[in-house]
Amino acid sequence: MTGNDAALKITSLIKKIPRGRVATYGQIAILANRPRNSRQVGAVLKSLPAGSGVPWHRVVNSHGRISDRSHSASEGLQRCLLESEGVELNETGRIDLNVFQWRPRRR
DNA sequence: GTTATGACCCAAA
DNA sequence: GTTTGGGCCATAA
Repeated sequence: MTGNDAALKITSLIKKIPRGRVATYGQIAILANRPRNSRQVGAVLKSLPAGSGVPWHRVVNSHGRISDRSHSASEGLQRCLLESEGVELNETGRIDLNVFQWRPRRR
C-alpha cells in the first residue's frame, strides 16, 4: 500500500458526489475512515492540480457555507458552480444541508 | 529526519 | 451572532 492513499481516498469520494449535491468536510472525512481528519480534506483539496476531475466546489463546511480560503477568488467561482448545478443558497449565503447534502447509500 | 501552516470541527464563554 | 482554545494529520519547506 502506498502512503498517499488518504488523498486518493478523499479525491475518490469527492468524485462520487452527484451533481446538484454537496458534502461537508466532516462527511468526507468520515467516509474516508478518518472521522477527525476533516482538516486534511481541505489540505488535499488545496493541493489538487487543476483539471484533476475533482468537484471541489461541492465540498463545504459543516455550516453549509463556503470555506474561507486564504487567497484566490475561488469562493465566488464555487458559488457560481453550485448555483449552476441547481444548489440554492440562503439569504445568509448558506446552503440548506437538509436538502442539498449528499447522502451516500441512501440517495 | 523536523517545523510550520492550514479550503476543518467541536465545545464553551 | 462572535471569539477562544484544543485536536487531528496531510502538505510544503
